[in-house]
Amino acid sequence: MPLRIYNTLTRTKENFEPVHPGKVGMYLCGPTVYKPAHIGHMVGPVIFDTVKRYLTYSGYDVTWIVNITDVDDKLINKARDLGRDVTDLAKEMTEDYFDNLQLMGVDTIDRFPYATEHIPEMLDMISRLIEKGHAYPLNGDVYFRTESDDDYGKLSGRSISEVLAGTRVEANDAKENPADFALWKSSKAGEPAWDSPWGPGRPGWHIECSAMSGKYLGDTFDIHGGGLDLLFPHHENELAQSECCTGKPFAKYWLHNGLMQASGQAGKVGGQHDRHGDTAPADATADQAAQMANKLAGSAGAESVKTAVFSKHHPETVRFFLLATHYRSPIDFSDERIAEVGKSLDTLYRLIETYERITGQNFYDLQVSTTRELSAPLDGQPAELFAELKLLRDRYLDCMDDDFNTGGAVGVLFDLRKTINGFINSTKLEAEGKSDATNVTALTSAMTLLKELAGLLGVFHKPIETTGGGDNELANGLMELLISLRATCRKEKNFVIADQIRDGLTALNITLEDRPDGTGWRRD
RNA sequence: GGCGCCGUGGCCAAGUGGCUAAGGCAACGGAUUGCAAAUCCGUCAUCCCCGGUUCGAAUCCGGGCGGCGCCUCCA
Repeated sequence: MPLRIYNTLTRTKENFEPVHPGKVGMYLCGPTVYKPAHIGHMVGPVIFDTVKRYLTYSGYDVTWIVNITDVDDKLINKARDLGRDVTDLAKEMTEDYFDNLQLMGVDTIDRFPYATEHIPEMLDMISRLIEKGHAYPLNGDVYFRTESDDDYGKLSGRSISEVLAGTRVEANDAKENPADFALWKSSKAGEPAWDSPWGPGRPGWHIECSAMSGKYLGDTFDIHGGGLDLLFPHHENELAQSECCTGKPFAKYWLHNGLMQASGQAGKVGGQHDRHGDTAPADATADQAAQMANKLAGSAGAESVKTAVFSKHHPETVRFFLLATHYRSPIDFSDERIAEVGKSLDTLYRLIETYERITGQNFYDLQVSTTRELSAPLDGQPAELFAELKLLRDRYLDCMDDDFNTGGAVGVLFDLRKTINGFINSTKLEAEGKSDATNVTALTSAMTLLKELAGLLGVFHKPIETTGGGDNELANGLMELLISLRATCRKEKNFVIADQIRDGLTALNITLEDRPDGTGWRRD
């Protein structure tokens, strides 16, 4: 099954064929670094990190670029409000962004170009647009001439007149057409400014992405990603200015992820949407509230992801939570939901522990294939087990081939867990241990497959610190003592004392597990 | 008003023309256990409503009801 991708540009799923055989260029619109990242900022990176992992696994040489917007109105205003230097603030927030990406396991981005380091490229682009009649200077600003672009609106599916119909009338605007947008903005005193042929100023919102994607990926590249909220106007304008400038197609596939929402966080308010209207002021307020009800902004989820999310949930759980739903669907931020996903993940961690106990091997040391071509043949013994493994791998890859259906793939992971646990149960591997070489080898193959497939989602690359035994010698020593005391009690059928020990530990969020080969414990 | 998305078991969520409608959480029954924990086995949905197309629809078309996004430099 060939890889198929839903392309916003054509509104259909298409077979994926890169511009240059074997190579893929990918661009994702990054953050404006003016405040700490919230969980919504992590959605795109996690999704496209997974996309890159899968493309790489499928044999492509992928280059992935994410820009850092370090000059922008929001940033300038924020710095002014805080009485801080723009550059300092941007630097601090960029570090915060990088920290969070690292925690989320997003480590496949090849380059983070900064807007402020690409002003010459932007100026060059603007000049070329003016030369071609696609842009015009106006009082120190430069605007893109939307009417000069016959294709304008093809990405978001709206015509210029439709755009205008939904736009508030900007009374004092001297632009040729209200739909024209700024490529260059003249700066006021005290604002960051760069010299330009049109006077000191700074770039418009969209031009940086056009300039930087072109510089690092070429005029025409494969995949352009971003949140659905950027479809219009940002991506539409980016596309227009790039294609008008180069005369070539811009991105071949446009991927848009659904947005994180906050149902139940802000409370719902009834009311109809009516932007045109004749509604009374009182209704307008209710209308606004209704529109805000599901926004992440203003909800608990909009707080810094570090304080609001990572304080309660392991980043790997959060990543799994984001990938359990298809990337084009909206997803509700909910602590309960994330915790639920955490429980399901725990069953996989327990399987990993069981494997390590049986074999004495470290799961995270297992060597997995990094490409589909080299994935293990899965033709060992027992044959029934391997036939099942093959089936599961095919199902998993079919899901991923179908527009990166990570939700379906996650389901296969749990089926794989069930298959492996069933195998361990039926062969009594826990009790037999290493003595059964064939079954241990088979188990290792199965676990290697689990690691390979989970790895494509960016999880199970390294151990997480919170499960399993203790983190210090004292705790381990005490637990050893209690477990051996309890073992003695059980041997002497003194179940009252034995259960007193176990119940007491339960109250301390420590769970005991009596297994065939002894008693284990974990903190919940 | 324009453009677009969605409505699958108690909750979350795959599946978008045809094998028994994935999987997770919760619940219930059984195996196992001294009892538990963990694990395994089993139970739990005619897919918002109406109509149409088709040999056959959760899946396509029309209508209705309900939820939501963008058109505001929110990722």
